[in-house]
Amino acid sequence: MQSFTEENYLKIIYHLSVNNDQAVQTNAIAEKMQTKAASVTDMIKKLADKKLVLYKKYQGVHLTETGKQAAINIVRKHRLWEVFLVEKLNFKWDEVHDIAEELEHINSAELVERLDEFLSFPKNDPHGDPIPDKHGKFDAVPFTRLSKLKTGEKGLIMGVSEHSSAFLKHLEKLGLTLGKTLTLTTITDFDGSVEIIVEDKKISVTREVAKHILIRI
Amino acid sequence: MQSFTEENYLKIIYHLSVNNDQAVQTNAIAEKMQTKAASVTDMIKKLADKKLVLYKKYQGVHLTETGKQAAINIVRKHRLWEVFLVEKLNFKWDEVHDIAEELEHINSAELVERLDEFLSFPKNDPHGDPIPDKHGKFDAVPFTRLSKLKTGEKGLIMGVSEHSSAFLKHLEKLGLTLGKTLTLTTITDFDGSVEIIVEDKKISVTREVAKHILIRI
DNA sequence: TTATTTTTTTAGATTTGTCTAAATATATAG
DNA sequence: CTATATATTTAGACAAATCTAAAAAAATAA
Repeated sequence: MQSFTEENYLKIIYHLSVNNDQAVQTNAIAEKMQTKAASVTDMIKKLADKKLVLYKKYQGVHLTETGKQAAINIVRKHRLWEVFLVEKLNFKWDEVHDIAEELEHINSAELVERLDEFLSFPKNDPHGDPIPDKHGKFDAVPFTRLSKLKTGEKGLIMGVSEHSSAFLKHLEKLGLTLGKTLTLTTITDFDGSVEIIVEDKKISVTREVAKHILIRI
Repeated sequence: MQSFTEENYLKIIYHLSVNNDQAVQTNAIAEKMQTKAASVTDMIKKLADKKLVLYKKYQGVHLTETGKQAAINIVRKHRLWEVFLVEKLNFKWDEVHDIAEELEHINSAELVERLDEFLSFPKNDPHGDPIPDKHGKFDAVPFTRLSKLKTGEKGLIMGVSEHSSAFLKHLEKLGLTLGKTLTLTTITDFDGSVEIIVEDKKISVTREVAKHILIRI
C-alpha cells in the first residue's frame, strides 16, 4: 500500500506520461505537485525502490506496470467519486474536483466496486474523462478540439482538457456543457477566436478556451 | 483544520469522556490509539496549544468546547458514512467501521450536509448510535442493557456498545439485530448468561454479550 | 567546442508523529 | 507515613516528506 503522498506522485506521473511516452521530468512533477525539484528527486528514489517507477539519474522517470496500475486505480476512484458527487449529491461539475482529490485515497477495493455498481458502471466522469474498469481498462475515444474545427463543421462536446473551476464555470455560463452539439461558423484570423452556434444561439469563444473543448465530430 | 492524527486523538478523547465527566488519562488514550503514553503526552501538548483540550500535567485532559465540536463533527461524519455504506452500498453492519474511519476525515462541510440530505437525515447509524445534527446536537435516548433486564421483562434492541466485526457477526448469526423485540426468560446464576426469546426462538446469550446489547424497555 | 543556461541531484536542516529509556509525580499498600 | 507500584513526563532519537543552498550533469547557444 502506498502513502497518500506516494499516490499523488504516481497519479501525476501517470497524467504527465499518458499523452506521450517520454520519460517524465523532475521539474514537471515538481510543478504539478506544487513542490521543489529536490523533493521530487527524493520521492522518485523511494518509488523506484518500491519498483513503482523506473529511474535513471538525470533521465526522468517511467511508471512500471505495477506503478501504472496503481495510478490508474487512483484515477478510477477519483472519477467514480466525481460521478457520485454530481449524480447523487447534486454538486456541479466545477465543484467536485477537490473533494474527489481526497476521496480517491480511500482504501477499499470492495468500496470501489460497490460504488461503481451503485452508479450503474458509468463510462465517463462529469467532465467526459473515461473511467477505467476494475481491470484498469478503458476506451480511448478519439477526439479533436474546437480550436481545430474548420468553418462549417459540426461536432459534439465530449470533454474538456482543463479542469479548473473557473474554466468549467465559464463553459457552464456559455451553455457549453457535455453532450451539446455545436457548429463552427467563423474563425477570426486576428486572435484565433471562433464563433459557434449552440442550440440556435451564436457564441464567441476565445482560442484559449476553444483549445480545451474536446469534440467528437 | 486538524491533521488526520489530531482528529483521531480528538475523537478518542471524546469517546472516553462522553460517558463520564472525568479527565481522560494518558494511558487510556494510548491504548485506544495503539501508541505509547509518551507519544500521547506530545500530542496532548499540541492539542492544548491549539486550545482543543485543557491539560494540566499529570491530571489528564478535557476537551474544550471547540475541541468537543470538532470531535462531534468527526463522529457525525463517521456515522453518516456508515449509513451510506449500509443503506446505499449494501454493506453489512459489521463491514463498515474501517471504511468509515477513513471517510470521516474527508474535509468538506458541503459534502457532509449533502450526504445527510441524500440519506434523508438519519437519526441513527447502523449500530444504533445517534447521529449529531449539523449543530452537533443529538438526543441521548435512555437505554438499559440486556444484562440488566429481569426475568420476564421485554425490550427492544436499540444499539450495541461493542463494535468489533466479530461481535456484530455473532449477533447477526443469533438474529439479534436492531429493532428486534425480545423477552428475557431465564437468568443463569452460575455464569450470568441469559435465555431470551426473539421471534419465537429461544436463544442463550453469555453475560459478556448481554452486557453489550443496549435495550429500550 | 567552449561558454552559458537549465535541469537535476546532493548535503544538510526542519517538521510531524512516533519511539525507548530514564526521571518524576501520583496512587496504593502495608 | 514510608515503601512500592503505577502513571506520566522528559530527553533524545528516528522516519517521512519537505526545504534551501550548493554542486553536478545535460542541454543550448555562440
